[in-house]
Amino acid sequence: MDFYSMTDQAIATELGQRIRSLRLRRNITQQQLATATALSLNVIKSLETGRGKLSSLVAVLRELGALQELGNCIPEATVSPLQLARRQGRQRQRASGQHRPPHSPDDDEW
Amino acid sequence: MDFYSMTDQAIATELGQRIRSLRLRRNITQQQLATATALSLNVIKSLETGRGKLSSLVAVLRELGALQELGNCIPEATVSPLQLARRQGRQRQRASGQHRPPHSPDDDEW
DNA sequence: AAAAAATAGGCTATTTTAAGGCTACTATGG
DNA sequence: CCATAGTAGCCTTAAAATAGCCTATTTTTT
Repeated sequence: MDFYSMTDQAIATELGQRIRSLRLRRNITQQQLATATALSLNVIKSLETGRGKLSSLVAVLRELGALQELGNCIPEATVSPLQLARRQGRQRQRASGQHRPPHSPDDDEW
Repeated sequence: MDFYSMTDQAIATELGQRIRSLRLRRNITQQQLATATALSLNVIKSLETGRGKLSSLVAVLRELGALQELGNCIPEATVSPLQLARRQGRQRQRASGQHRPPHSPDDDEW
C-alpha cells in the first residue's frame, strides 16, 4: 500500500476500513464499540469512513487492542549522541537557522 | 512507553510531542509546516498539543515523511484460510452471533 | 421464506476544531 | 546584551464533529 501516492482523504478512508476490519475480527457491533469507548454510534460510523477526531481514534484503537501499534507509528525522536555534542546536551526547542541579517540603511533594496 | 496505562488525552498529547520532535528534527517552523500542508498555524499548534482531526494528522505526517509508519500502525486485516473455509469464501461484513431467540410467552424470565 | 439484528443516512442541537489576526513571552543568533 | 524569529495563548467567525433520535436498507439467523 503506497500511501504517498494517495490523497489525505483516501488515506483516512483506508484507515477507517482497517478499523472496521479490526472490529469485525473481534465480531463486535458498532454499538458495542460505541458503548465500550463511551463514544456515540455516530462517531464509530464516522471513523470507519475516515472522519473524526484524533482522540476518538485513540479511544477506538485502545478498545480494539491496537494502541501499541499506534505508538510505534510515530516514533519517539531519540537524540543521537552526535546531536548532543553539538548542542551542549540540550536538544532544539525551536526551529531556526533562517535569520536574516538586521536591516541597515546601507542596504539599497527597492 | 505503556500506552495502555495512559488516558486517551495523555496519549494524544504524547503523539503531539512526537510530531513536534519530528518537525524539529527537520528544523522547520510551525508556520512552514502549516504552509506546506495547507493548514493553518493554529492547527499545527493544536496537533502538537494532542488535539485536532484525523485528516490533519495525515497531512502533517505526510509532510514529515512518516506516512508509511502510520500505515503500519493499523494493520490490514488479512483473512486467515481457516476463516475463509468457515464462511464459503466471504468474509464477515457485519458483527453477529449475539442473537437471542425470539421471545415466546413460555419464557418466564422476570 | 420471515424476523431480527447491523448498518447507512438524515436531522437538529451542542461542542470542538479550523482559520485568521493580534499580543506576550522566550529561545536563538549576532 | 540586543534584535529578531518562533511559539503560546486568546479572540472571533465559520466549518466540522459529536450526541441523540428516527427511518431505510442489507445481512444474518431461524
